[in-house]
Amino acid sequence: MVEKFATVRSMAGSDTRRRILDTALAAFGRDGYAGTSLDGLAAELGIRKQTILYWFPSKLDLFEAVVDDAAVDLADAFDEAAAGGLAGLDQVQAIVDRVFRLAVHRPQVLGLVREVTRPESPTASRLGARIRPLYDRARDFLTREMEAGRIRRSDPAMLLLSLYSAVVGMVTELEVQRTVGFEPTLRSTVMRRRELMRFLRAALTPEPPAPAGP
Amino acid sequence: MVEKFATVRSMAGSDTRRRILDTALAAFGRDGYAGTSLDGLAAELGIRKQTILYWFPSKLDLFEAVVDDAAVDLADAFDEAAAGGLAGLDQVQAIVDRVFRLAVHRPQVLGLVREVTRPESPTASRLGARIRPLYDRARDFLTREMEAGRIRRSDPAMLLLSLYSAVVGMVTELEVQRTVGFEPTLRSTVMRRRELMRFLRAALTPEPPAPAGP
DNA sequence: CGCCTTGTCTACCACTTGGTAGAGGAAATG
DNA sequence: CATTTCCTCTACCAAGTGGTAGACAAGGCG
Repeated sequence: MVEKFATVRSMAGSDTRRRILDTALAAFGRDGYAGTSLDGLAAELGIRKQTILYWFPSKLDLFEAVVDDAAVDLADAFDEAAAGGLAGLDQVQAIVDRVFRLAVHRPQVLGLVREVTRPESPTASRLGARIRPLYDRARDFLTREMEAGRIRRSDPAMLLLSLYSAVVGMVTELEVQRTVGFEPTLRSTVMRRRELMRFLRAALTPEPPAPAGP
Repeated sequence: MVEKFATVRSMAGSDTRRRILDTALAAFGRDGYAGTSLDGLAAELGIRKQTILYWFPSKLDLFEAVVDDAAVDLADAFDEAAAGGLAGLDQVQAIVDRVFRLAVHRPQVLGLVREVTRPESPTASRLGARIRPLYDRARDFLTREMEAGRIRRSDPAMLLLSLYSAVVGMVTELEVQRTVGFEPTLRSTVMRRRELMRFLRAALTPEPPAPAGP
């Protein structure tokens, strides 16, 4: 690998870049775009704001880089879940499991999803565009499974929206749960996932064929 | 240019207060707390920032007043839906219908719900506290209906969270829908509500009693 | 060695932020 | 009439905001 030597020099640099991205992901997801200041971010990182601006020419550039970075995580999660080649509710379950795993080990990504899907988000369209392919795949999947009779028939786009809302809502609205008396422990997360799956199974299972005898 | 408004002074005060509350509701829901500036708000209202600070001593005070104001709307919606004295899925449907009506004729309230349920919202606990009674009522309702066999048995708190996520998600995440190709017309809103109800009915309908054996 | 690149820093800058002080007009009250 | 109360305004301010300019140290390279 010739690159080895070429990258040695910039190692410290790209490490800084990485750290900025990670911390910024958490900050944007937690405080929103407007609520995050470069000075505060820099303080959190123990560096000066100008170092951030060295790696990312502007706050907006940083935000977009963070979004792109998070989109990769999301896409990976879906790819991984889809790799099993499952069908019907098992495939849905695999995706939900995978999203929950992402939510546990990198909760900031979901926080960012929430921020970025706000109508007035500075780049509402950005993650949107990144996610579009995932959306199309999911809708096609639902359509196929409906035709195969493995999922309750309905408008695939609408159903997907319901699913999306239920999953992201469940995973994201931690504060609602907290103010309502839940402690978001790991244990409760598992329970939450299980209950969500029961909910989704109930919602997705096709109605049994007319109960008339042969 | 010295342009003086010949506004009627008598009732002008409380009218100004009302206008500030309404515009602030929209702004906070749209841009978030940090993303809303008093100057911008004042400009939108055609007044000076100091007039806002006359009615509300600080930005935070304004925000809290807006939250309290919106909480009333939400509580009213629930009360109205509950007044019918319905049971089971019909009651659920009534609530969803009412929430959708609120979302149509005062969408800002739902935007604010989203903002205020963010973990780092300046007063995350505030709307939380306001909503707590509604939450308790809803959970008790679900518990009762489960015992009466009119709703699928499960953990009421978890189920409520799933319901909340699905409804608020569906109503709120307009931008997700937009980037995904939906035009949020009135017509599509009706469709969305109908599809959500099908989804919820499927999720809530109790499983048929064990297949009758001799 | 001198020169250049890379990465981080200090020093600023123009502008915006939430908030204070107080002028002044209208209207209610004496 | 004078005075007080209510309301909106102009004029500021200190503390941040994102962003620019450039010093400077460390290492690679002729």
